[in-house]
Amino acid sequence: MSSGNGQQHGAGGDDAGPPEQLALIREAVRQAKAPRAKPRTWRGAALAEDLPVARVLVDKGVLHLDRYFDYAVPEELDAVARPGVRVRVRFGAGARTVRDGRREGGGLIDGFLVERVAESDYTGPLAALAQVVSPEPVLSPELLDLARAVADRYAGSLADVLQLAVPPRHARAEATEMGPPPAPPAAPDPASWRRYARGLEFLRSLASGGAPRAVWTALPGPWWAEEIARAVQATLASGRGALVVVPAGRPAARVDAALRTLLGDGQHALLTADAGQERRYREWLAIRRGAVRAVVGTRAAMFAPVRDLGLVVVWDDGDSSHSDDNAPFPHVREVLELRASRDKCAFLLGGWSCTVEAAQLVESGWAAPLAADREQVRAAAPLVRTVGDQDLARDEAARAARLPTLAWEAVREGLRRGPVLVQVPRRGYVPRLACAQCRAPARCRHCAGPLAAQDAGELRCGWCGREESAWHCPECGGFRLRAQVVGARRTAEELGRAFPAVPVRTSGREQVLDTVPDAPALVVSTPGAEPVAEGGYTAALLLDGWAMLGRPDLRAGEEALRRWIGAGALVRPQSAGGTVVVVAEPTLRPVQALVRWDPVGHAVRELAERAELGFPPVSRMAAVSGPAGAVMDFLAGAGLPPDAEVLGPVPVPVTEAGRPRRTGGPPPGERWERALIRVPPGSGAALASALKTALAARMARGGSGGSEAVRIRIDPPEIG
DNA sequence: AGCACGCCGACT
DNA sequence: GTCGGCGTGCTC
Repeated sequence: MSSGNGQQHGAGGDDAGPPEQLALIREAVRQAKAPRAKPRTWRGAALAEDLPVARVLVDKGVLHLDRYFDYAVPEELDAVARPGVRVRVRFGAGARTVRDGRREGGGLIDGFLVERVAESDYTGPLAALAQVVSPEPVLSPELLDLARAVADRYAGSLADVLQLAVPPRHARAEATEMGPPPAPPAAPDPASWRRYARGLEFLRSLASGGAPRAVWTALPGPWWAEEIARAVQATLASGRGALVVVPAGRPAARVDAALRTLLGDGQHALLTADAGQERRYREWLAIRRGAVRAVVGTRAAMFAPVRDLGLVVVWDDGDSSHSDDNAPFPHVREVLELRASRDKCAFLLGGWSCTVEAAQLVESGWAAPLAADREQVRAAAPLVRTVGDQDLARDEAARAARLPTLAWEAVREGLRRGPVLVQVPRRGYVPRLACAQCRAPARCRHCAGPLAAQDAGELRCGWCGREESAWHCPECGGFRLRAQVVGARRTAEELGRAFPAVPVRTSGREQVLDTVPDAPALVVSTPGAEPVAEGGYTAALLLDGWAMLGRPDLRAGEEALRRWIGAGALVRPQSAGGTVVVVAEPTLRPVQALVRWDPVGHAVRELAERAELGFPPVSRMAAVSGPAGAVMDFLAGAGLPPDAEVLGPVPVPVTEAGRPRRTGGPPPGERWERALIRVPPGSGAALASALKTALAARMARGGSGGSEAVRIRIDPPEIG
């Protein structure tokens, strides 16, 4: 097991960068002009005797205010003005001293008291804290440190991160008395962890206060939630706290149930998005005050102020809901990596599948693999069979019924013994172009971005915008392209009609089924919405192959495999008759990985390829978007690291009036463009820092900012 | 983002 | 003289 030695790794290890240069220069000039000032404030006011200066972070997300401001601490607020409390202060250029010495103008705004110090670097007279909102020290030094690291990693402001990390105050919740922490449980019986080669070792390390870091490839089946609960139990037994982040409410409920079974009530809290403000704040406070030592929740829980944190867990890090959709868009996996490094606690990244980022954590030595051997995998996984184009062509019956014989038989056979899952694609996937002969995705020969057909019919790169007039396939030499379309939904409907005696249940975006009984039924579901079948599905039919693999996204292969494995993991093992039929070309890498049930192998190969092509996560990318002209203007003056490479800009599709706007997209009717900047491994922090400094300067200078504002997103989620 | 300060043109 | 245009810069 790798333990917390701060080893470097590509994803988050390069976190030292030049800080707020502008602020530093300004500060230096000031100090040259005037020596350090005693806290001078308005005439005759009584100040706190000890440490009369409060450093305050004003709660405004704007980057050029992303530093501390000093305020005087009046004597009467001395006792409550502790580090970490919420305060209100007068802030703004309008503030001025008037006759009686009071300051007015510049409205009252919220902030956090970060630190009490003896004197201020500021030469002017200090304004006084207007109010201490509550004595509850919500911003602990650890949380502040983490929030700053996240802000730096994502080129965002500290205030923006704190908005995600500290829930809004609720006075009634704050008044609640909370009991002492419950006694730690005994170390767990490792139970199903025995199936993993180093499972026992991992649990033992947790129980004895160690900080192992592991990428865990969970065996298919329902045991993962209990295994996470046992890891939590082991950590609690060592006298430390634990934090588990899962992608959605349903998996959160599973882990919650497992924890309740194992630990009883009162040891843990469940933090999900659907709770009201009061309840959320109450739970959050209980955690901060140490009345609760373990937490399971969805992404907002990644900042939960668990006392004496011993373990962080992220389940299924490939799920897109692990990306926060508020600025600066931090990802759960990255945040928990930062927490594990800073708090020197254990780290467990688990899933049935394996992301490229997870593979990178192992490759770099930052985390150790935690996987079962092939024999265990074979015992737990279903049999996987494929139906490719050649089979379809040979299959007379398939052409008539639109469904291959093999799939047909698997369904009929499965329905005799229990429920059968049919996975169909969600609507709205945009297929990308691929070689008509070998299906290799069509990529730009210049930057390897995805090629797309324009309205006029010409080919253009989605990243750098270059036109491609003479494409040919580098894999097989073919020169014809095709975009795949699927009719899987109709196939599923036809399937239902073919077995009229069997009930058809559907689960999708609008209505997600949680479980289905252990009885014959056709369960039609979109990826991610699959109900759990008590006792497992007898078979699964994966009809979304082309829709998944054809998406114009770098992650299409990985994502297809993740979703297939997610469905396959709900099917009975092969030994119990479980079968998966995937309608996709058997020569494709993700399909082969599914057949072998080898998500790690797939991720490792994908990682090698990404390294070769200069793709994330090996390289780090940032997207800069804004009004036409503003983007390149901004980048020209941004002082990017010398090894940074600018791709594009390309036009961003115009948001149609009345259409819902995608996060970070242009306002309706405006013409925007987007450039990608990529840097080699190790320069990620320098890139984020350069972009942040440049944006702060631009906002401070540009004043209104409105029409010239650009948006920055580190690790853009969809890169063609 | 607000808001004041400042340095030019038209006004009572 | 003085009111007010909004360009520029600061906010403890």
